[in-house]
Amino acid sequence: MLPTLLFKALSDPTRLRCLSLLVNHEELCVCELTQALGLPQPKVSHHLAGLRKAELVSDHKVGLWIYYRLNPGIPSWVEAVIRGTAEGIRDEEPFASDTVALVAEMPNRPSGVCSA
Amino acid sequence: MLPTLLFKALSDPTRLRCLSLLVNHEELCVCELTQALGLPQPKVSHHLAGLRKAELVSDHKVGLWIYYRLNPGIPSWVEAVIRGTAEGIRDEEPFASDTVALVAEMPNRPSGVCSA
DNA sequence: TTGCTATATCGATTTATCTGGATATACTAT
DNA sequence: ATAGTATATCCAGATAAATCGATATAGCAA
Repeated sequence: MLPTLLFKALSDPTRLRCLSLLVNHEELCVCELTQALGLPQPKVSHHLAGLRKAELVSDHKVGLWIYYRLNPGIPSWVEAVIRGTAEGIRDEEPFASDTVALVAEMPNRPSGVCSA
Repeated sequence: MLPTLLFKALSDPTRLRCLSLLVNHEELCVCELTQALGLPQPKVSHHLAGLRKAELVSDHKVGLWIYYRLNPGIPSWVEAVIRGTAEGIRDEEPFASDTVALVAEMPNRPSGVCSA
């Protein structure tokens, strides 16, 4: 894990917002992230690919959905950086609103959230 | 402190090497950093300006020298990120060699190190 | 099969960033 | 004043990254 690649991954708002949500929610599918962030799906997918390439997240497919989570294999100091950051920015925008927007659509999960 | 600006600042090798040295050495002047890193002086100055603009370091002038240090006013979670990172990369290259190169020229400090 | 939904990738354009070299500023000393 | 050292800034070229829209893949459902 090259530290400059880690920080490059964290230096984009979309990627940081995704990570911030994943820190507090075990795993999320792309459509949940897309709706919580209010961004076009290709953009979210593209940035998730960046996080995957940096090995910060892992994904697994369930039917039509692809769930992302924090990669459990990252070095402990990297995990500390990510969790410490998520904690530090929790009450700032747009991160606080993202969490609100996410939980607002979690109730019907995991059945048919995405087309709602 | 916008988190994306913090991570943008950390995502360049030169800036990260500077910070890593500053974490363990209170304050350092530009010529010490330049020699420890083995990089051209304008390049080091340019990246120090980036760290200054991100408010991660502060500087003060003593005669001809300008000393940099970690900005004591940064939020505590940011300091935790920086110190945790410095700890996590301490034994990796080029950070380990930078520390060796730095202390190798510290003995004659602060008198006339720079033209040596 | 056909159609629909979720996700990924591609291509083009723009925008930002890094680099290297030259030059400018500021202080010291003679 | 002149010279020399430390540092900063400016400029031009190269490289990388972000954005947007369109399209491709893949699974589900009828």
